[in-house]
Amino acid sequence: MKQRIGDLLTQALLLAKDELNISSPPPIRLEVPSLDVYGDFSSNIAISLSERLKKPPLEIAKIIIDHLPPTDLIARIEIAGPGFINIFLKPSAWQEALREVLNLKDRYGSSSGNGKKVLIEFVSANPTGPLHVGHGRGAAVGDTLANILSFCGYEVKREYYINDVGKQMETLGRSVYLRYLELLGRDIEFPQECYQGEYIKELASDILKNSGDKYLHEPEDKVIEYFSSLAAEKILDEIKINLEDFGVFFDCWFSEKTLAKEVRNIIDWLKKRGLTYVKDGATWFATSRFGDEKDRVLIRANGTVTYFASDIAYHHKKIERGFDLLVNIWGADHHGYLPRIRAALMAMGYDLERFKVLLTQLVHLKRKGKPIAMSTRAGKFVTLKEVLKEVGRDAARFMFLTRSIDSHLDFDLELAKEKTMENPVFYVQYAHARICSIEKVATKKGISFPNLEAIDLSPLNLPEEIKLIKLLAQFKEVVKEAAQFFEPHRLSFYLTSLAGEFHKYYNKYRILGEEREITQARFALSQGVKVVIKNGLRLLGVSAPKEM
RNA sequence: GCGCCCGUAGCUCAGCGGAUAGAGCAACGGACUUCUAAUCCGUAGGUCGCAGGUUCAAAUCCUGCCGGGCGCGCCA
Repeated sequence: MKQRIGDLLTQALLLAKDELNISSPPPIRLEVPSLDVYGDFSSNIAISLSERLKKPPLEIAKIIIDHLPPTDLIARIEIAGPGFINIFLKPSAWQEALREVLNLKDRYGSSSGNGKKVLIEFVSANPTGPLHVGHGRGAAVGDTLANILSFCGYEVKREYYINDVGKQMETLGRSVYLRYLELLGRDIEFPQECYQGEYIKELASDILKNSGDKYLHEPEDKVIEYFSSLAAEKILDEIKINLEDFGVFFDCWFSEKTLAKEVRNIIDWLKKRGLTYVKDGATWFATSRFGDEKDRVLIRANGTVTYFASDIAYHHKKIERGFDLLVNIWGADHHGYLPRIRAALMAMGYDLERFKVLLTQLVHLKRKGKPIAMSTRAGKFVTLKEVLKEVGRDAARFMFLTRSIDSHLDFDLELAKEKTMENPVFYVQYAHARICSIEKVATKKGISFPNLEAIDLSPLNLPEEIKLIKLLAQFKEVVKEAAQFFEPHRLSFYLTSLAGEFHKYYNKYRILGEEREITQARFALSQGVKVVIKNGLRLLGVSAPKEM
C-alpha cells in the first residue's frame, strides 16, 4: 500500500514537473505518522523541495496535490504543519490490503527476485566447552536473520566455523589428561590456564571407564593429542545437540583443520605481494597499511600458524565459494579483531561493502533482578542448555530477539518464565491461540464460513479494524527493513504491537455472534492477523501454538 | 591512553532527521454468567547524560566533555 501511494506521488511530481521546474522527480519518502490526525501516510517532499525550488513548502504541496492522478485509494489529502502532505485512505483501500494478506497466506511478507547468495557465519564457539548464554544470543540472532533474508529472496547458507586448531586444543587435551591422572589417584595441581569446568572431569571419567589406565603408560604428548581430539569431538557433538534443541541448524560445519594447505598458500600469496616481513623470528602481515592500528603475526617464532592466518584463508575460501554477501556474527568482545580481518580482505582486493560484521553485546544473566555471578575461569557459568531447560526454546529465543544487538541484554531467568510482558513471547503466542480458539468455537457452534476469498470485507470500517489492517500491511516493510539493516529485533517489536492491537480489538468487539456479514468479515480479519503472527513467529523460530 | 558499544519514565527497553517522545514491568483504580482474564480499560510518571554546532525541523547528524560496559597477545 505504501508503495502504491508512493508511486502516485511520484506520478504527480512527474506531471507537475514543468510547473515546479524540476527535471526528474526526487525519491518519495513516505512515513506512517505517529498520530492518526496526520493521516495514514505522510510525506515531507514539499518541505524538502522547498529550498531547492525557492518556493514555500505549502505552495509546492498544493501543486503536487493538484497533479495527483485520479485514484480510488485516497479519501482526502491535507496539507499540515510546515508543509506535510497527509494522506487519508478510504477503508476500501485497507480492505484490499487485507485481501492480499489472506490470498498470500504463508507467503505474505516474502519477496523474491533478489537471488543474492549470502553466507551467515555465526556461533562458531570453540569446541573447548559447552555453549553459554552469550552464544545463545548469537545463535538466535544469526538464525533469525538467516530466516529473514531467505524470506526476502536471498539464497542463504548458515555456517559454523570450528576452531579445532591451536594452543587451546592442546590445553583442552592437557586439561582432560590431568583430570584423568587425578582420577587414577595421582596428586595433581590443576593449573589455572586449564579448563576448569566439570565437563572436563566427565570427559576424563568417560575415558577411564572405557580404557582404564592404559594411557598411563604411553608418551604424554601422544596421549594429550589424542585426548584433545576426542574431547573436541565430544564437545562439538554436545554443541550440535544444544543448537538443534534451540532450533538452529547449520548447512555447513567448517573445520579449521581442513584449511592447512590454504593457509600456507595465502601466506605465500601475501609474501609475494610484499605485504609480509620477518621480525623477532615471526612472520608479520602489514595490516597497518590497510587501516589496522598495528601489524599482526601470521607465523609465530615457533613455526606455528596463528588463528588470524587461518581466518584469512577461511575468508579467502568464503569469497571463492561465490557468495555475494558475507555476514559474520561475533560477540562484541571480538570487535578489536575487526580491523585486521578487514585489512586482510582489503589486501585480497575484496569489496568491504560485501562484508558485514554484526557484533552482539554481552548478555548478563539474572535471577529475580539479581545478577548471577559467572566466571569462565572457574568454570562456573550457566550454559545455554540449562537456560533452555529452564525457560524453554520459545521464551529464550524471543528474549534474545527483543533487544537491538547493540544493547546489553539482561536475561532474567525468572522473568523469562513468568507470563508477563517482560517477555512478550506468550503475549504474541496467546493472540495466535485466541484466534485458533475462535475457529474452534465457531465449529462447535455450527457457524460455518465460506472460503476467505468469498468473504465481503467491506463491513470492516471501525477505527480499530482499520488500525489492525494497517499494521498487517506494515508487516512487509518491517520484514524488509529487518533484512536491510540486519535487525531482527524489529520483527519482535512489530509482533508485540500487532498482538496488542488484536487483544484490544478482541476485548472490545465480538467476532462471532454478530450479524452474518459482520461476523464473516471480522473472522476474515482475525485470520489475517493469524497469518501474519504465524509468519512472523516462524521467522523468529518461535512456535505458534493453537492453544495455551 | 587508544578503539567500539551504551546512556530515553523508578526498572527493562523501543524510537535514530519530522509535527504533542512510546511500550512493558513496578504503583494506584476498574472489567470475566458473553469467542481462553497468559487479556483489556483508566490514572500517574520524561529539561531523551551534559554543553556547543548543523538544519525550516535534532532523542535522532557533527564536535567536545561526563558516566557505564567491552576490547587493545607470537590466545581464539
